Amino acid sequence: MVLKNLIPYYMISSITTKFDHALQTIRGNHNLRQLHDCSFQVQHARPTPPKPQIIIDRDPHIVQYTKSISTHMRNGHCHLALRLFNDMPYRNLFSWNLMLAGYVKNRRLADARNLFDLMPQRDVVSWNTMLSGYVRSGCVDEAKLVFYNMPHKDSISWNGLLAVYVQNGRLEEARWLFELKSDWKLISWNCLMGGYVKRKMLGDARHLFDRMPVRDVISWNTMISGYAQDGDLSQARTLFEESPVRDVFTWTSMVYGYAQNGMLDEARRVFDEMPAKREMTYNVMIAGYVQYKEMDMARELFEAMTCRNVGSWNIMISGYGQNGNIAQARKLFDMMPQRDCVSWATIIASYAQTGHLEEAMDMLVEMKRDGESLNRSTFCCALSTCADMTSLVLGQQVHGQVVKTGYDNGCLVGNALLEMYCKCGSICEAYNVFERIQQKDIISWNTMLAGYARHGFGRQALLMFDSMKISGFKPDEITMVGVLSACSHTGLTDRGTEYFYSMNKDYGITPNSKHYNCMIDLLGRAGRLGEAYNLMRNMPFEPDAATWGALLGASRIHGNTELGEKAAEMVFSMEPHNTGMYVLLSNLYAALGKWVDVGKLRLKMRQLGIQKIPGYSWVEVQNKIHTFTVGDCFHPEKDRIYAYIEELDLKLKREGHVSLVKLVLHDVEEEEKKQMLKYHSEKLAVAFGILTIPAGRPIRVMKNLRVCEDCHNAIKHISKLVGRLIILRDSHRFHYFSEGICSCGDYW
DNA sequence: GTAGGGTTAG
Repeated sequence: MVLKNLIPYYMISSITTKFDHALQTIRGNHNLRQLHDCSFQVQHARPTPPKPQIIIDRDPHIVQYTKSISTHMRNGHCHLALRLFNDMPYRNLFSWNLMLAGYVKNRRLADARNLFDLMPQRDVVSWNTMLSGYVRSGCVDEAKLVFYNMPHKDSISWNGLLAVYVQNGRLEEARWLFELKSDWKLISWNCLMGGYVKRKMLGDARHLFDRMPVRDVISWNTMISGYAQDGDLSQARTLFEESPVRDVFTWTSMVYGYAQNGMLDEARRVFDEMPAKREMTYNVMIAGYVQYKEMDMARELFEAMTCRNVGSWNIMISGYGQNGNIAQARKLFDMMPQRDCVSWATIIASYAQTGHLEEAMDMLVEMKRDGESLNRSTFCCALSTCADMTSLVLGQQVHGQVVKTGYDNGCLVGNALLEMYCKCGSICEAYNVFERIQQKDIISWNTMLAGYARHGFGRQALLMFDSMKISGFKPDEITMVGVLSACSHTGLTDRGTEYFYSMNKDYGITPNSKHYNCMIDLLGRAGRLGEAYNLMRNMPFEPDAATWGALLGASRIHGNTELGEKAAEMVFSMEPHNTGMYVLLSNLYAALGKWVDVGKLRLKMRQLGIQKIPGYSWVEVQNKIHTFTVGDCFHPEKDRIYAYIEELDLKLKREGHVSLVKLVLHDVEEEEKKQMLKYHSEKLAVAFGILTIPAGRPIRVMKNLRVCEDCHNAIKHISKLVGRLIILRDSHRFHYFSEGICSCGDYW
C-alpha cells in the first residue's frame, strides 16, 4: 500500500506474492504448440514390467514410492520425483496423478501436459488436475479444451471453467456459464462473486450475494471487503454488523477499509474491539497510520506489538522512507531480526525515492552479498533505480544478472528493463529488450512508444502505435499520451491534433489533463500560441503547473515574453521551487537579450535559496538529466559539432569508459525534412540529432574530476558550438516532458 | 499420498 505511490503500479503488484506467483505461470507462455516442446521425458530404459491387471493401491512398496514422490514435489524437486517415478516397478493411476499434480504445483505446465498425454488411463482427478493447471496459468482456451474433452465432469470441473473465466476478467462468459446450470456449489458462488468484487462490479456482486442459497464466512468477507475497498464504509459496516460469523479477515477488512479512507479513528475503534488480533491486522492499522503520515501513532502500535513479523518491519521502514526519514528507515532496517526480499526492496526504493541513488545501488550490492537472491520484484526495483539514476552501466550489470536467472523474457522484468534502457537513452537496446519479451502487454508497448517519443523518434513511435494496434492491443490513455508527445516532438502538429480530437471516437478515450497538456505543448511548439492558450482556457479542468509549463516552454521557443511571464507566474504560484521553469524563463529573457531581467530572476532564485540548479550544469547533473539533446540537424555547425562529439567519445573511451557518449542520428525522409523546416523557424533548436550521454557514470567521473582536462574542454567546446543545450527531463510518472534550456557556458 | 473458493501488509 505504501509503496503504491513510489513505484509504477505494475511493479507494486509484483511485490504481492500472489501476483508474483501468478506471474510465473502467466508469463510462462504455454501455448499449445510449445506444450510439446518441453523437457519432460519419461525414461524407458528399464523394460516395462508386466503390467499388473489389478492395481494394488495398498501395495506398501508403491505407497512408499508415492510418499517420497509427494515429498519431492512439495519441495519443488521435480527431477527427483521423476527419477523415483521412473524407478517404480509399476505405476498406478494414483502415482500418475501425483506426478501430474506435482508438475502443476511447481508451475511446470508443459511437463504436466506431456505427462498427461502419456497417461495410460485417466480419471476425473487427472482431468481436473490438468484443468486446474491451465486455470492457474490463465490459459482460457486450453482450459476450455480440457473441459470439453473430459468424459466426466464433476462440480470441480465446472468450477474450474468458471474460475478461468473469472480470473481473466471474462465475467460475461462466467455469467453465461453460471446461468447454464443451477446446482452450483457454494465455492462457485463465491468464485463468481469474488470476480465481480475484483472488477468493482459491486451491484452484480451484491445481487449474487442476495441470491445465494447458503453463505459462509468467505461469502460475507468477500462482500464486506468489496465495499470496504470501494470506500463504501456504510454498506460494509451494515454487512459487518449483520454477519453471523466473523474471522480475522472480516475484522481486518473493516480496519483496512476505514484506514484506507483516512478514517483512522474508526479503524482504530474496530481494531481495538477485535478479539484475537493477528500481526496482519496490526500491519493493516500501522499501514493506515503510515499512509496518513501519522508516524508516531504507527511507531507506538509497532512498539506495542508482541510478535512482529517481517511485514510489520517492512511497513515501518517504508513509512519512514516515504516520509523522508531515511535515517530512521535505515536504523530499523539494521535492527530487523530477519529480512526478506521485500525488506531489501523497500529500503532500496526508499533510498532511490529520496534521491539517494548511490546508496540505493550500494544496498543492492550488499543485498546480493547477504545472499538474498534477486527475484522479479527486486529486479524491477533495481532496474527502476538504475533508470532513475540513468546509470546505463549499472543497469547493464543488473541486466546481466537478469539474464542469468532467465527472467529476461518475462513481461514484468522485461518492461522494467525496457524502461531502464529508455530512460538511460539507449533506445536500440530498449528495442532489443522489447523484441525479446515473449508476451508483450500494453505496458511494454506503451513504454517502447513513449521511449521513442521521448528521444525524438517520432516516426518510430507512430509506427509502434500502428503495429500495436495490429497486434490486437487497444490503445489506452497512456498510449495516447505517448502518441501525442511523439507528434509534438516531431512537429507533426496536424496529425497530433487529429489524434487528439478523434481519440474518443476511435478508442473511447476521453482526453485527460495529460492529453490536454500534450496538445498545448504541441500547438505551442508549432507557434500556435493563441490556439494553445484557448485550448487551455476551454479545458474541462483547471490548468496545473505542467499546463502552464508547456505554455512557458512554447513562449520561450517563440520569444513571447508576455505569455511566458504570465505562465511562469502561474507555475511559480503552484510550484515555487520549480527550477526547470526558472531556467526556461531565464532563457527566454536571455534569448531576447533582456539581461537585466535575467539578473533579476537569478537574484530572486538566490533569495529563494536556489543556489545551483541541480541537473543543469555539467558538474552538478548527477540525477536529473536523462538525455541531452544537442542542437538540430539544420545547425550550420552541425558537422563540426558531431566531429567534436565523436572525438570526445574516443577520448573518453581511451580513458577506459565504456560507451560514454553515443551519437544517434535520425534517418529523416526528405519530405519530413521539409515539414520540419517549415515547422521550425530558424531560431529554433529542436531535437533532431541527439547526443545521448548515459548520465550516471560520465557525470560522476567528471564530478570526481577524474576526467582529463581534454575531455572536459571538449564538452565545453561542444556546448559553445551548439550555442545551447536542450535538456529533456522527463517526469516519467506522467509521461510528459518539460524542457529546460541551459545557455552556453552557463554552468551554474 | 492426487483436483476447486475469499484475504491484509510490505
